[in-house]
Amino acid sequence: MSTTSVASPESNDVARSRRDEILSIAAQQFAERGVASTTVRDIGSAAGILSGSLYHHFESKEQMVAELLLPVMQRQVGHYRELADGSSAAAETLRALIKVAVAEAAQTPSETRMFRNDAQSFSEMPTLQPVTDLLVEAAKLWASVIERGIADGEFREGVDARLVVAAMFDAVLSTTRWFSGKRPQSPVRVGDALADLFLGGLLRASST
Amino acid sequence: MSTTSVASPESNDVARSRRDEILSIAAQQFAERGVASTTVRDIGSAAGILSGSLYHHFESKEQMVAELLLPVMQRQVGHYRELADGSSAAAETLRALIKVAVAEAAQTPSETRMFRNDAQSFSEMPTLQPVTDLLVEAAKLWASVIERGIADGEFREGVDARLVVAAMFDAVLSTTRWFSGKRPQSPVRVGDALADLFLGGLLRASST
Amino acid sequence: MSTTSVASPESNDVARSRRDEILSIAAQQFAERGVASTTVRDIGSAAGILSGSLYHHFESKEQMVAELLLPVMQRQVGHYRELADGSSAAAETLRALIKVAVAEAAQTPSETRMFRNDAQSFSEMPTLQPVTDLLVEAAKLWASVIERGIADGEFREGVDARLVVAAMFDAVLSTTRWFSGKRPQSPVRVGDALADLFLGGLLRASST
Amino acid sequence: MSTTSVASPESNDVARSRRDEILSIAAQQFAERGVASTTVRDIGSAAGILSGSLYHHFESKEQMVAELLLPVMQRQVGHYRELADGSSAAAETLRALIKVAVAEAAQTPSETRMFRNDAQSFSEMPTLQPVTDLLVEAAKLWASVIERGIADGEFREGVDARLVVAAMFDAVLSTTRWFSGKRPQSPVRVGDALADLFLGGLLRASST
DNA sequence: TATGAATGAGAGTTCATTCAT
DNA sequence: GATGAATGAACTCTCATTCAT
Repeated sequence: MSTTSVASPESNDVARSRRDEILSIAAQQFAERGVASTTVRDIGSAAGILSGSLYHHFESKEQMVAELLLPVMQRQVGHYRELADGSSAAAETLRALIKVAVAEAAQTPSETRMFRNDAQSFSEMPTLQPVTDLLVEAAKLWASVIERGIADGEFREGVDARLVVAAMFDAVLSTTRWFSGKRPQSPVRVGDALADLFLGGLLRASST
Repeated sequence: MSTTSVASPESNDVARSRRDEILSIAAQQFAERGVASTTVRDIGSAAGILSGSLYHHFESKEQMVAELLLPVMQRQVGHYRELADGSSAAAETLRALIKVAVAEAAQTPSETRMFRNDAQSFSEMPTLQPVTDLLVEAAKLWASVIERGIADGEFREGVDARLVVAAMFDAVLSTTRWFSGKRPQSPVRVGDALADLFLGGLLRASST
Repeated sequence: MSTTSVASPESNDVARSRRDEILSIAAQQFAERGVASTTVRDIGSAAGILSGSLYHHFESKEQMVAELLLPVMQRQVGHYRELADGSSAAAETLRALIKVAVAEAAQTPSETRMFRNDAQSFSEMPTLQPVTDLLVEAAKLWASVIERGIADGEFREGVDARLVVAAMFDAVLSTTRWFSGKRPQSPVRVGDALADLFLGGLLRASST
Repeated sequence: MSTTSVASPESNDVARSRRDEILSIAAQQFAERGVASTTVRDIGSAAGILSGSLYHHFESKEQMVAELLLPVMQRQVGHYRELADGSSAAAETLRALIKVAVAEAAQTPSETRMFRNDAQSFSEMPTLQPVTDLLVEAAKLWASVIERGIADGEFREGVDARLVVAAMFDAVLSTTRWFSGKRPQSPVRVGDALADLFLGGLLRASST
């Protein structure tokens, strides 16, 4: 049941099933109000349906969340694995990681906001264990790249890899705010700006 | 139980009232589960009291939140104003901002986690308007410092001040995780690490 | 259970909806215990339902009250307007007013008891403003008839119209007690008796 | 305990005890909001005291009600007994009953409003049984006078004594509204107006 | 597929009352 | 006499979920 449907926004070609449609509507609601504060009534009425009818499509509210987040996270970790396994220099790899992460955030803004705001409560939703596992793996992959950079002498010594990864993740998860609103920015530029910031810092290559 | 929790910054040594004690217990619960998911019954039983009895001390759950967050934010913005008004170089000022923010986060970890996780829902709590206003002011103060740095040629050109501030805020609000747990880290070191990261980046000044 | 209760005047024979059924059950409870003292649990269990399920049909307890009283009052004021606008002699008109009021009271005994007992608290229920407005209009219509009677020399001079109207309203609202119990009386007779009393008084007309 | 304190407003001479003071404050609250809707907190804060402190003076909220209403009703029934036992003509007696009832209502407006609005709920307050008994006796005394008047040929035949008594009581209990406000009226005049109305009716005696 | 009625647990809050100080 | 903290029950209302139709 969970494998047949993929609600991610990129399935845009032709026959988006009603199920997927509902799922993406739910994602928006979850993103706006938070998972806990979004009621099935909210979702139902946004989808033009009664809340009880949602249960013909999904087993539970929690399952909707899982079904939204798992594929997104799977794809992301897939990218990270490939990049982290590559042989490029650490700085180059890290820049690629940041850019792909921002690109994914831009493509799945609702899910990204859910990660940002609701990850804390995932531990209380057993169904989300696989998602949490992937989140942990993602963090490890990023950290390994940074540690490699330090070992290679590419990055400064004394850098705390875990702290840096946390800062980067937080930053990436918050980029969704730049992709909508009055002056939406290009994901590519935001990704570059973030990579520049974390790699080179604010200061001029003072080196002057 | 009462001596280990320090939540309201203004509480001086002498006679921590029962009220303050309950408040700091509530802060912990809010931090752990999120404001919306923390029930007054949770707070009551953590305080060894019936939920109804909370209303002897507080008018509502929302008021507890406001009473927790407002003084914390007020003090923080107070610091930011002073620093932003100073005449130091932008980089130096920014470093000071980051360090004081991290120090405050370390001193009020529960409230900081509430800011991190629940700020999204503040708009639905009318009582929290003043808090939201202060948050906005804080962001503006930080941004002004960055803009000054760019204008002065201290910081790289092309930097998006708002994006950078958002990244910094996110990073600061997430530092609480380092101050507890198995290997608690020193707020000073974490502050320095963060300042180094955002000012100098990961790369070796190698630029050499 | 459903066939014995007739509360909402507009209910015609065919398909009394569950909603109307619940409403008339609520009316009975409100009449017996007073609105404030009737709990939604009372209503629910009288209707063979859980209290929470009431909210599938109604937005709030207050809305139930409004939905009960407004149509009753609207119909009554409709009658009063017609009668007051008529060209009959004041005494005749007043007799008609009293009789129709008593007839309505007999048809909607629960709602009438609610008016008698709970009108005082209507001011605290914003939803009931329209009902209150109609009550005021009703009193004015009755008073205008009495004033006309005085002006025409039909009624005694020196009569305080407002005081008399208040007495009549009180009397009418209390007639419900005669329509049930061991020896239920005919609304027509009660209406006549009341009209006789207020128009002719207790004394034998002859007495002079 | 109940015999030592008399809270009725006429005890104005010198040392109104705190107890009596509180009692009369409670009476006002009860009159304004109804007994059920008046909280002990309301009473306390109107008396400048904490709600818990009320229990140093009274055993319960219900006891306060009883202590307010019983003496008022006792005195009233005392008057009614005397008048009903007298040898005056029925009409004269009835006029006296109405006038004394209105006078009492004017002297104890809060208690009178309580009778008007809360009598329905007395059955649920065991302590008020004596009050209810007196109410019943009062009604019987009035009815006996009316029946005598009919028997004597003084009053119209066919009059329903109980219905008339009910109408009179309702009217009397509602007179409190005329004794306060912008243009307070004299109790004597209101009593006369009511007696005129019920004895002579609205129509000109001339009608012949 | 959807509706509409209902469940049952639990939410925040209120309130009469108690009692140590 | 009064305070202030607490109780315990009850309140209105919400919500995820179920199920006959």
